[in-house]
Amino acid sequence: MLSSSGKELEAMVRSRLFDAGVRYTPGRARVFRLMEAAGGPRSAAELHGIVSDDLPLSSLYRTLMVLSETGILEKSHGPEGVALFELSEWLRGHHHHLVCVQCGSVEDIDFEAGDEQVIGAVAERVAATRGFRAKGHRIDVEGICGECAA
Amino acid sequence: MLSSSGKELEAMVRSRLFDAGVRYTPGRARVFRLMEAAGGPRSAAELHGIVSDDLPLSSLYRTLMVLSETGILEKSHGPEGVALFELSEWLRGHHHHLVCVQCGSVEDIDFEAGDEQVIGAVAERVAATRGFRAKGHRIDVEGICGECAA
DNA sequence: ACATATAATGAGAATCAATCTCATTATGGT
DNA sequence: ACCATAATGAGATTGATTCTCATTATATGT
Repeated sequence: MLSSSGKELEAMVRSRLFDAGVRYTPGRARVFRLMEAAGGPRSAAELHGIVSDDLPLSSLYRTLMVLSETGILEKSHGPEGVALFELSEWLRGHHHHLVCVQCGSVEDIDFEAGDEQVIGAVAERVAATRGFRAKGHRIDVEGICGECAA
Repeated sequence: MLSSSGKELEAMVRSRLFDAGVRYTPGRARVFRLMEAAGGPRSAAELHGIVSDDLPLSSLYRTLMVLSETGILEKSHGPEGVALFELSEWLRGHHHHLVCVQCGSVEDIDFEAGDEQVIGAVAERVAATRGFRAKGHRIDVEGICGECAA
């Protein structure tokens, strides 16, 4: 679940960009709102499909890069290797992904606090045995979605 | 940990390829052994660096594709989006990854059976609430490796 | 063993997402 | 309003990956 309402989020973004010396321009606001509305990671192509004819791909890519570099967005990669973007955790809240191995769809999921706590502890313990200092974890639950099972 | 010795694994690969009507050629054996020796996911470029001057990139890519399609290898993607390959779980055993967010290195890690069982249960439960039938899960523990911390 | 059909290989061309370049336009601070 | 700086758009460029096609190797039936 989103930890804050749209207005609050926008203020947080605005201030983080300001701190980084980066302007909150209409184009960036537009991309941010697209990402806020998305229920999971989205590719540049998907986003471009939505705003189709009036946001150049090069600008979209640059905006996604800027927002990633400033920590507004996080970048990952789908099964075909295309870059996927989503709001970062400090805006969106910690969550994981439910991936349909059939159709490739990805949905955000939230684990219960207790589960999250257990998993975090395991991750830290295992990391320590290899000399790693654990910072976080990323879980993809793979399965067949309702659509594909039907 | 690897679930079987090299000879056994090779026999399993051989038979799986045979069933798929695909030959176990010297080139494929070579790539398979490279992957067996690797301690984590590897990119085509990394593999090509090892065998450098005598395995064409196009052949390497094709071999990786064939081995992925036949289920010998699994394909994923690193932070920069480049394709990474590793032995699939039925050969390698179920495991997860320890990712250094600093240098990008990736190491295989095995969770304890008990932990694995707990996490699997959580995954199934959460998936069910969304109408997904969970098939498995994939965990990246992110942190700073010993090298980078030093 | 031989011939033949089929699969695998290598070299280079083609593809496509992603990034870069650079000229133009917008913005914030004075 | 001016100026320095940042952002944008269009198109060229890059780089990993895949495709094409001619050549070579392998398996199978006789």
